[in-house]
Amino acid sequence: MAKGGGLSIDSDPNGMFFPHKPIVLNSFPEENNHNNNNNHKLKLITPMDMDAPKVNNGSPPSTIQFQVSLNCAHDDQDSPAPSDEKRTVIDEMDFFADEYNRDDDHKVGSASAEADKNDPSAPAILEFRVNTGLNLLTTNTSSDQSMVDDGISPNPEDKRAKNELAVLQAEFERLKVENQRLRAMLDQVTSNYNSLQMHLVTMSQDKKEENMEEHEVFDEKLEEKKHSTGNNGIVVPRQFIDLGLAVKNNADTEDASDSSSEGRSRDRSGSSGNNIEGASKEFGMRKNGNNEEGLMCDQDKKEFGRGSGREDSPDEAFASNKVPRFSPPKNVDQTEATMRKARVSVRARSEAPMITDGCQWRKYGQKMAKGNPCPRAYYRCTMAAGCPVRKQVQRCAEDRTILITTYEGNHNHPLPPAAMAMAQTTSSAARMLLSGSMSSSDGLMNANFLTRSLLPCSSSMATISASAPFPTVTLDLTQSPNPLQFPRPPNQFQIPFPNTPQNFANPAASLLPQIFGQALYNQSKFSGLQLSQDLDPSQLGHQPQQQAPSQLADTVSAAIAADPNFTAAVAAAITSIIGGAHPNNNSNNNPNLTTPNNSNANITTSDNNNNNNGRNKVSNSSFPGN
DNA sequence: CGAGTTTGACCAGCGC
DNA sequence: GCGCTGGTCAAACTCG
Repeated sequence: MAKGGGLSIDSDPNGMFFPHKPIVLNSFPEENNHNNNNNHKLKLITPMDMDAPKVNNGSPPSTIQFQVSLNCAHDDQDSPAPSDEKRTVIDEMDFFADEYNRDDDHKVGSASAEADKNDPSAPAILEFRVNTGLNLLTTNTSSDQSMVDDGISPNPEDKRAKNELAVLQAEFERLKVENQRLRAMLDQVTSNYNSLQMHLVTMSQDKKEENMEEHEVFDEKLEEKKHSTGNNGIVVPRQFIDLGLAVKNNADTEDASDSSSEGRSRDRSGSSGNNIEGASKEFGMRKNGNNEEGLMCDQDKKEFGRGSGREDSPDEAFASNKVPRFSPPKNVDQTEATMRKARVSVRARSEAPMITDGCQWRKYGQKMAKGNPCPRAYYRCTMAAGCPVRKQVQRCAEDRTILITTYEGNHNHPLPPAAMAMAQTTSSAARMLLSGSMSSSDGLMNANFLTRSLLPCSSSMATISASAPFPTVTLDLTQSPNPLQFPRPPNQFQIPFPNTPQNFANPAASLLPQIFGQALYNQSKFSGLQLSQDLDPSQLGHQPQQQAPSQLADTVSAAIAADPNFTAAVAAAITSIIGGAHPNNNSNNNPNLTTPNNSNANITTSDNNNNNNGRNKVSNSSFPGN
């Protein structure tokens, strides 16, 4: 642009203009310019400079060639070398001097009037016409320079181009301001969230201490009860991470009888032998240590409450989740069965046999599944005896670098933070799905509706699993640049993530499920869906500190609903924050722009999140894809 | 020896 | 009823 003028706008690497730099139109080569080739530069001048003689009696306005650039930290090395021809001074002005900023009359647009007083010939040359629509005194002044129609070139095309430029830059300014505002907003949300989380941790620790005190009493009562009844039907609130689903409890004791009557001895090594005994022990354990995470599922509490007098173990509770067990004998309606079987599937690029999700898993089976040359491995959680959570791991048939992990069931034990991240995410997703399913007439909600509710930025990829009997939420962490590249089952609900779960180990990535969870909650509120208050961030809303973020979230939700573009902006901003929280995570800042194919780097199978201790090699080799 | 994996067998649901 | 399929069991095995 600035044909003949060489006007350039320097910006910092972030694309930000340097504001408040005095603009000087000086066509004279700088005599003392030894270190750069830019002879016509904007230089910092003081108001005193305005008194210096500035005469331009040389070239007619239409032929004056001048080169302007912001004299920023770095020189414009790309500027053409100055010609030897002696340039004449057009004028020098400090638009930023106080005298020009005092009132509207001294805006850039009227600056020429001042110059006109001294040089009658100047008006034709320096008659600036600014039509940016911006408040030039309060916005980025430097950028305004480029919006100045200096009137030097009578060429209407030049003028038009400059006007367009001015308009574009005005728009850019507006967007920049908007962006900054959004950033500030999101920063506030993030900080509020962090403070809230800190508060939550503090409260949890306090509660833990309380529970430690109560535990002694509890143990005494437990002993009493054991002796008096021989049964350990103790109702103890416990703290589970509920993957969502389920376990609504069939509260009936028939459950236990039914399980046992199946004749299949599900008691396996250690976990059971005697479910009663194991269950009671677990209760005690839960009572003791589970408040660390500060999250508790009411549903699980109910389940636990129902457990009073029950003889089934948590394992059986899980078994009760199986569809077959709900079917005919129990008269449980299909909806409930569906709920209990809801699953959360996570797609992530990884060449490791299993993603690190913070839990300990034991493989208990492997099968060849139809339609996929890669075997499906079955794991169950071994972080606590009888934990009913299981997962299936299978490579995607279309792209074997994609690992599909499907979670099912509810953790009945406290989880380490790393596991909490995934558990929260999957729980929120599952609950969202189930809530939506329940609220829809046909049991399966409108895919678009759910998609928008969950994560607006994923609208193009979301589908809901309609494959009976298990509704499935798919969290897509692969973020393929081309969603069509790897065709997926047409009836799965997918939520793109900017990161892979392997990255949950790092703080930035750990924000993902939190943000996601919050998004789920907020969006659910917005969409009228109802999340269970068991686990979801909604519980945080009870904290006073949450008030502001909650309101803000509502605002954001409303804005999202109103403006799809805003959706994209917010998504980008969130992604930016996520990326910014982890300096090393540069390549994954924008889920829409990058493919976080960082599958290997962050995957470990020997850390404390995975007890495989290298034994995965067998499983590893079991995958044809490996 | 304990913990975890492998793998063939078993079971149940579902569709024809 | 039969076959297919998904899910699970458990004995045998591996590994540290």
